[in-house]
Amino acid sequence: MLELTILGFLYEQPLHGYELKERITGLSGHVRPVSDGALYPAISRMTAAGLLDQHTEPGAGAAPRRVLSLTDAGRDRLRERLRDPKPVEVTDSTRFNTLLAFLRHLDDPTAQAAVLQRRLDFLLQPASFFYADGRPVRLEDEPDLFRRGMLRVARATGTEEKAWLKEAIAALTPAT
Amino acid sequence: MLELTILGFLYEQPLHGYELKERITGLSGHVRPVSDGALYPAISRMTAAGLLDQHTEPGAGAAPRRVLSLTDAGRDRLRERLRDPKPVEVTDSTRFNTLLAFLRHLDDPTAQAAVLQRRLDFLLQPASFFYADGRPVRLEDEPDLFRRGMLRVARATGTEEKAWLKEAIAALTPAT
DNA sequence: ACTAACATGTAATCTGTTACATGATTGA
DNA sequence: TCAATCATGTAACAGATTACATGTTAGT
Repeated sequence: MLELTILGFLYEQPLHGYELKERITGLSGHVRPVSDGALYPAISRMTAAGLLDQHTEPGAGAAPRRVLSLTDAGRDRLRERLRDPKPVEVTDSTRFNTLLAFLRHLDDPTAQAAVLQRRLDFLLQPASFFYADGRPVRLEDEPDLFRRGMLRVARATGTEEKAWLKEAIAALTPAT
Repeated sequence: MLELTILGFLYEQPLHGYELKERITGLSGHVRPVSDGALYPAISRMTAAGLLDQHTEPGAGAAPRRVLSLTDAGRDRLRERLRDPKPVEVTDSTRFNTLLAFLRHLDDPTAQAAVLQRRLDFLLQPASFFYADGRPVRLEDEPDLFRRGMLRVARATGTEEKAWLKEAIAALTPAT
């Protein structure tokens, strides 16, 4: 996922590691901070894999900056990952959000709509957190205060997300 | 997190690995599946750490079952982790949900309310996914369809979760 | 004098994914 | 006979966290 985030931000413009960190922090840092120990090795890996180009510039009164930009392979990789996300990237909200943040870079409305549709299909499946006798526990039947809270929040999120997905898919789909 | 989930389910009753897997799947499997390669090593680690006891029972027409139960140290560990969660367990919704699923095992309403309050404090901070000129981008100003969706869903979730947290904290706090 | 922001990295450790590996019972 | 369910594990690899490590400039 960190790799996707790096590809996404660099798709827009070249950035050095520190700037990249600031962008990532803005996107998801309040929820889960980015660590240098994850970021810099990821940059090295991706450079070794031919996804990134680097060139050095003097820093603003600090260490020299390594300015990173996407190679053609890097741009291709981003589009592939957006077009064809792994199942867990569709089901896990945190990961799906990362996808959404950069989905505009997939400049094909039909493919964009297909990704949203995969998420919608997942959300439309009946699902719950808890099961009793094999059947999902409904909000009203859950005796535990905290689990009732989980279900209540999940229900509100689901309702809003499904509504948005339907609208967005309609907006992306050319009228027949 | 897997460790917390294991502690939480075993707090209620002894289970063997396979049953544990079913419970975990019920809780979070639709979002992110549990793999044997994570579960069984976690069980071994926790047993070695003195958190779990094991005893063997014949299986139902399959391999013999390893029935797991919490030791006193295991029960203590669960209560500590619930009472004093790490920052990321408060900020990351997925992890916070895991906490919520077992928070009832912390049988001290004041401590339970304190955990909910930490989450509420986090949600009350102004936060956003995207920044322009250092200021958070508001839903209305976001030009990108997909990012607008993220913000819209996040707003709905936040509203509902804050409302629930306030109610729950009030319910847990004895009238003064 | 100290702290924050700038700027980059490595090493130990932990945790998780994916694939491999085995084997019995039950029902279609 | 074949698939699903039951039941447990290991090994290779990938990825992340935490702590360590260094050094400058600007502001209080």
